[in-house]
Amino acid sequence: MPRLVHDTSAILDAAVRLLAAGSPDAITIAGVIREAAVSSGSVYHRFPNRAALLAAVWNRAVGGFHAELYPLFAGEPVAAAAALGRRTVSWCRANPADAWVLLAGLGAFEPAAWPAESRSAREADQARWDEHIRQLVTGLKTATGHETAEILLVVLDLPYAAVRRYLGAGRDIPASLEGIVERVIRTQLAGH
Amino acid sequence: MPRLVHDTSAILDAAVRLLAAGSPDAITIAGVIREAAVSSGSVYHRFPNRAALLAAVWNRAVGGFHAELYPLFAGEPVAAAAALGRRTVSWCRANPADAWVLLAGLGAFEPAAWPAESRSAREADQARWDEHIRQLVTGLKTATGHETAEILLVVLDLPYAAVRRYLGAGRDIPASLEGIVERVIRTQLAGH
DNA sequence: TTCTCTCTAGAGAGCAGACTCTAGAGAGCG
DNA sequence: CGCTCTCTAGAGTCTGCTCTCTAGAGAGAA
Repeated sequence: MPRLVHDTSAILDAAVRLLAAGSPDAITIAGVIREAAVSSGSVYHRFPNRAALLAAVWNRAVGGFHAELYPLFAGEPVAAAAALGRRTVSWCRANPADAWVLLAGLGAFEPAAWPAESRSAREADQARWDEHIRQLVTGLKTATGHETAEILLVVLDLPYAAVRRYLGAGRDIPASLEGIVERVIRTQLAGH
Repeated sequence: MPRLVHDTSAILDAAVRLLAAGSPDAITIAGVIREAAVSSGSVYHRFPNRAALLAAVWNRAVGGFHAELYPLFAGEPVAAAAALGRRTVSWCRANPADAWVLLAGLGAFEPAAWPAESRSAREADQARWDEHIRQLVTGLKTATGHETAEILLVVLDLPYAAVRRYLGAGRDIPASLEGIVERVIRTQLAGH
């Protein structure tokens, strides 16, 4: 049989390209068919419906992002937080299309409609990620005395915010941004 | 004549409600007709097309937001920056529906398709806003020595990021967030 | 070679949304 | 009271998207 004439990842790449050019709603099956130059039969052979495609886009992007960050949690909390912020920016700079997926947020991918398989895959990764974050926050609280909301804001939300300014304006992320983000995080976590 | 049986702002309110419940693409004419319980004739009598409706939603939300912040630019730069961050959070807390408009970003409202009138109205306000920001940044650079990218990140992007965490998760913004944001801004602008 | 089973192509049904069009309701004016 | 002109109601058209269905291409097994 013509074993996988089209690569599934090429279909997801096309979907992500559509996302980067618009909103997550710009990911339509019809659009992917055009962008990836495949037939609807090929798409529906892989994904039972649009929700499953969206799920695959999300899970692939977030999975890749998390996989790259997990090693950074080892070590001293403040250093880990700084590395996390720095690497978040550099990952987005290296993967701007996938960065759009993260910035759009899970909610934009209609998780309620996902097939059970996609959902449980996501929940498994999410649980693992949450546990890492929980431990980091605990470590940072004892190390710095800051409250949880402040830590989450500075360590997790701030790097995204830094990236959003550039991607949202259609500009490339400057290399200097990594250093700025790391410096802000360190300043904040150092402040008594 | 039955002078304005329906209020135009009620139509915009319905549109904003749809946005808060989904993405900006959830603002459909058909959806607004249902949500506001008006006829398509009434909607099209006010807005020539969907783009004009989106423009009105954006301009109303951003106009209200900016109007509330303009007075804060007066005075000493660091204090102004702190007030700006604090007020951004409190405005979003008081106007969560309109906050969704800001968080979605101009790009999601398809400004390329706007009628000329809406576009120039936006550009006028944007120019005024940019000028205020430019002056504030200049003041902060001389006062603190920080670079532009860092100032924009901390003063403008950080408050949005703080708000996004709560709205994105469907939670109310806690009152304590204002203080956290202001403190982070002050800490950052104090760091030599 | 022939058979099988996976994968692909693409037509078409069904549906939702943007927008158009026409009839008419009714406030204000004379 | 009747006329006008704005605003409203809602049916209807058209476009585009999701998803289904069927025919068939072709690798690998026998």
